[in-house]
Amino acid sequence: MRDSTSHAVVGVALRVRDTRLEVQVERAPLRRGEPLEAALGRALDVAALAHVEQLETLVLPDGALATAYLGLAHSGEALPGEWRRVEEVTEHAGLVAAAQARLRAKLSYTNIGFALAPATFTISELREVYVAALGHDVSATNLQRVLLRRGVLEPAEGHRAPGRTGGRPAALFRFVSNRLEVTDEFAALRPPHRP
Amino acid sequence: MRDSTSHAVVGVALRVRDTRLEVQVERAPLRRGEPLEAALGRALDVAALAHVEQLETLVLPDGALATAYLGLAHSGEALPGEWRRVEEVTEHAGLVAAAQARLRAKLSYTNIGFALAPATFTISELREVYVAALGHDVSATNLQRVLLRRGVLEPAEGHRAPGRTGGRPAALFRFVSNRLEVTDEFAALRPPHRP
DNA sequence: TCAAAAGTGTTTCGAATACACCCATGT
DNA sequence: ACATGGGTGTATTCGAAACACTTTTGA
Repeated sequence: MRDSTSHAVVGVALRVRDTRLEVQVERAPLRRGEPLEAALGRALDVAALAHVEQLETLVLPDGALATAYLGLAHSGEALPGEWRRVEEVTEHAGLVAAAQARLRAKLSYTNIGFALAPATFTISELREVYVAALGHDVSATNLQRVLLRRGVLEPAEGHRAPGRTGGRPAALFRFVSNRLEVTDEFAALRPPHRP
Repeated sequence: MRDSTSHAVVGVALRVRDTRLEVQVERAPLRRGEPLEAALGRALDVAALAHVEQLETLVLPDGALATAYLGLAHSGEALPGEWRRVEEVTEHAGLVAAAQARLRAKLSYTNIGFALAPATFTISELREVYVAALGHDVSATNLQRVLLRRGVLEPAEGHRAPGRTGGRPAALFRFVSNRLEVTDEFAALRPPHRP
């Protein structure tokens, strides 16, 4: 049985490391009169996260009421805390699954990739991020075209030098915006084109 | 400044009445140790709602922490409480907007219409529900085709007799399922068709 | 016979995918 | 040369939207 002070915040942070999705789950109690974000700040290093959004509020197995947040970190940045591969996490497994599901869905219709990718990247590197987050293969060709057409990506200066094995140097890209934006209105049931 | 007992639940119920979207907003305090749904049950007549889902948890203007829920009611059913047109509501305007946005989005990629429509209906009647909820015009022809192709609707027995002005009798339909289901996976970035 | 409402047939459109081919580099 | 990874050009697919036309009724 929980008492009246047992509201908590659970932060679920995700990032892509190598070709794997990694997660960090931390909990902090909510203090009297404090905003939720303050407690989240004690659970996760929010300043190091590129994007934060609320997931849901639920009763935890121990009976505490908790509000869960999803945080996303750029790949390739050093971040304190214990990161584990998503498959290995057993604590708060439902929340981790919810975080993954939210990320997967938003990768398809928003620019949320900005929060996982580094500042500039090649299409191949971005493809690895998407593969890790989505859990299925992604075509680099189509990824580039979809994100360019939607105006989500733009070319950046410079090229990535090829590796020892050769190959054409890869052009660099960046995300146009670093704030969450819906880039693909749902295809069905849109307003008529011509009024 | 809120104290430790000030967690509340705000229920935002929506329904379509005539060709208008109507809303009912009620608040109830959360009692110690009680699940959120229990408090929601005191705010709204949950048994009369066809669908309920959580919206978000936020700090209200009065400083109280509150978890908001969206409820949907079948059109054409008598429901107690004060219903007002969505445009007229000033209290909890942000939550009402969030509820509308959630409904609009889910109308496009789920079968959530089942919660607004009566048990059986004509395509024209369903169209009015969609128009009221989406806030823009909807073609009856396309609505029928999209929902039939997705397997969301199925024919029901009988026809609706024409009005005084004549016209072909309208066939009746029903929703195949009365539980929320995602019927349209996002078009982009799906797994490859042929592995 | 005509107007009104419902429903079907067919065409158009656009975004995404698939696939063939060309480009630039290291060995 | 040729292997390798990067990138573009083009064709195909498919769901949705648009629009023309047929069906069925009341007046």
